[in-house]
Amino acid sequence: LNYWLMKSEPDVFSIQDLKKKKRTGWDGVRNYQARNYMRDQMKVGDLVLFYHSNAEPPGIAGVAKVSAVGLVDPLQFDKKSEYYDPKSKPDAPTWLMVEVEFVEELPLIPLDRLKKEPALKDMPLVQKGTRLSVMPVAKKEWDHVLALKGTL
DNA sequence: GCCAACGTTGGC
DNA sequence: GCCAACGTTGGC
Repeated sequence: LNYWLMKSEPDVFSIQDLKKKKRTGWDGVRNYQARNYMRDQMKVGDLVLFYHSNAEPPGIAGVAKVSAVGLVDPLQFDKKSEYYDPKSKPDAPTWLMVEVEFVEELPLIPLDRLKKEPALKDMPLVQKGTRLSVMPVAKKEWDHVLALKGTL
């Protein structure tokens, strides 16, 4: 069982949207490192911190669980989508995604709080300049984050 | 809306 | 294969 953090802009898709929809394909990722984590390392049952980026304030908003892996992101073949990729071929799709399902909504744990935690200083999330939208989380970091829930 | 940091593209 | 130009991310 592995732990992850995945970013989403709540104006586009929030933890509340996931709560309503129950599960969703994590489409639109167009970064190779993020794709590789989804394609090569995520397993059904892995747990995910759902992070709200480009939000006021940004922070961790809930928990999700990986419910399917190895799915083809359909937007790469949709010419009307901003995620259309003309170089990708249907018989060898470039962009694979996972599906995640809702687990729980958390009281928002703001980014500036996460930055104050020495135990979290190695998370790419809190390091300057990291734009990765899918990243691994160590079990110790996961436990620390969820323990903050009671201190907000 | 700004812009630093970083990834990608394309000319050579 | 280098690297300048350009595009994107995402906090502020």
